[in-house]
Amino acid sequence: MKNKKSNTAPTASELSILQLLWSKGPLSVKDVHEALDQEKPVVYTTVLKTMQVMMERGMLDRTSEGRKHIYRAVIAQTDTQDKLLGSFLDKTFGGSAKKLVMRALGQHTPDAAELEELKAYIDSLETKKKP
Amino acid sequence: MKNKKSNTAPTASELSILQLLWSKGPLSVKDVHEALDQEKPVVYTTVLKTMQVMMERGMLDRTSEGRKHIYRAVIAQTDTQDKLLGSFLDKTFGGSAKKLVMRALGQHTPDAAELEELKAYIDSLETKKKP
DNA sequence: ACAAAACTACGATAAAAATCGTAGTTGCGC
DNA sequence: GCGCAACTACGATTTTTATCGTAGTTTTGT
Repeated sequence: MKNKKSNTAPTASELSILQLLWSKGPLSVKDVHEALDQEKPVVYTTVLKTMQVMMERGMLDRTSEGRKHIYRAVIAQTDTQDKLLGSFLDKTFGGSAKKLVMRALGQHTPDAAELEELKAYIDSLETKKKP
Repeated sequence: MKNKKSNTAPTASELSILQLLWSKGPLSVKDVHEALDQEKPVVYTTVLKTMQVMMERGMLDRTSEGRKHIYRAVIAQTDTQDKLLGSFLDKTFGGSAKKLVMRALGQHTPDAAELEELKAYIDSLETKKKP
């Protein structure tokens, strides 16, 4: 084993920071703070500290740009989502993807176009199974 | 306001206890402990304490049967799942049910029969939209 | 050059959740 | 009636996460 993988799943706070970095690309602490502070008031150094911890845990990396640090996500969004999803699925729906999916669709029903996409996707899954 | 509703979502530990009560019906602390201890070693009083806290929070209720207490879940499984799902959806998939569903199916693909059920369910959702 | 502004570093504290140990109570078998 | 096994009560501690305050460093404007 060469590089210590950060196998610990991100916490809720960490995830909110990751979401920003995933969607907007590398950001300074100031950028992240300004965005998060709008949602829920939080002190600058709290965000800074959290991002420093995330670096130690291998979730983020950074480069220096003048006096400030620019952080970027090291762990991939899809990997992280899959990990969290798997855990959530087990804990909350006993591992049944079907149950989770039906509930998700029932409570947060997408529009007609997206529903069509989903059916098409399911079709592709079915055919993929057959060699 | 008469009864203080437990609006706080259950934690991971609490959820594992709720799952047992939902699936097996009312249980004693001993029953719960024996089940949980198999998955991951835990001391009896830890489970007891957690269940007592859950009672205070209005998640559980109990009756006395001889010297022992029989606990049952007060909050509904579906309500709890929906609440957790909504939160998870927002935090992890930015609120997009479509994305979550596709990822869930891709990573934990159900068998053909269940996939058919899902398609049928989606159909029912589509027709339901039209009056 | 130097003071104010912009940032980072980091210890400390608070808050939340999980875990455990000890003490106390109750019921049963003998 | 007594002692032991079975349970409950509950404080205390540990662990993890979140939050903040203070100090120190680098830039920049003047």
